[in-house]
Amino acid sequence: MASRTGYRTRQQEELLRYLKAAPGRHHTAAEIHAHFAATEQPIGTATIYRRLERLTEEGIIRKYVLETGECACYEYIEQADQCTAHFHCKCERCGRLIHLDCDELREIRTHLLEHHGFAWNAGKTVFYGLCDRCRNG
Amino acid sequence: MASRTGYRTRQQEELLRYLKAAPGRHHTAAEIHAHFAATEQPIGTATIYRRLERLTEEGIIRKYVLETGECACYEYIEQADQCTAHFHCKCERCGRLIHLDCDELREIRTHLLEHHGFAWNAGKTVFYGLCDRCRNG
DNA sequence: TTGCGTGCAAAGGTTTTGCATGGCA
DNA sequence: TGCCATGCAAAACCTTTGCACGCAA
Repeated sequence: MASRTGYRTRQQEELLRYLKAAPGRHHTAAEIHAHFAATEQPIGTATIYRRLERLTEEGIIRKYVLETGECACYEYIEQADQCTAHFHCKCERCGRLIHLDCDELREIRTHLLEHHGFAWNAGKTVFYGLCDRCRNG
Repeated sequence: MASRTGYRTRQQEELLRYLKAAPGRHHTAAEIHAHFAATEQPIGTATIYRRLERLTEEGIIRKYVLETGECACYEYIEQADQCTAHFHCKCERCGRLIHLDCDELREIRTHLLEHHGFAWNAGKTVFYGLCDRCRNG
């Protein structure tokens, strides 16, 4: 996996570097486009989508769609093992997306598979609820 | 919950009856529109979207965004009041909704609250993944 | 030189919105 | 009668695609 074929270009390098620079943070295509639009080397929208799709296929980044369905988010995957990635909690009040690195949740994946036969795609699932700020505020 | 406010109309009744007729099956807005377009009483696209949104807010139906992210799916929830006691797994391939009554998942709720300060609304959360049939088939 | 990668613009599809009309209470 | 719901069309939106040019190998 991740054996990139084809030519290597400036846009490829910069896009991947940008995603790598903020591991555990997700970016929308629009955000990425806006970021580079503000630099001296903008990247076209089509190129961004084409490259994000390619990187997703190669398993280098992960794509996920929130329940709102507004737009897709992309995030760099630090570890090769997809299953040990972190989890997402979405506050229903303030809309904040919280990234959680938690072993107990990780075990749930095994439990779901072995006891319920369900192969949980943790990267796609979002836990809805109230964040600490909103509960106490 | 489910105390519907506002006026009652033919479109509302028919849309809900249509969704109720196939519990455990999901429908896209386009499918619903096509269904009624073929009858003597079509329902406008805007109305369908507005009503689906309302029904989702009221907890009568549930909205999903599948793997492809192409469009949203909507599904009638049977015994909505009972579903707060257990958990839901949605197969990303066949669309099947699996109801899970599981103590281990219940404990996660406590863990999320005590260790991460997040008050998980389990009734709203859906675990996405592959069901046993789709994994083995 | 070869042919993939890029950028622009246009198309594609889904969902939302403005506004006048229709219909429930 | 007072308002909410509906329907049409247009807009808004995200994403994909066609095509000519640029550029890596």
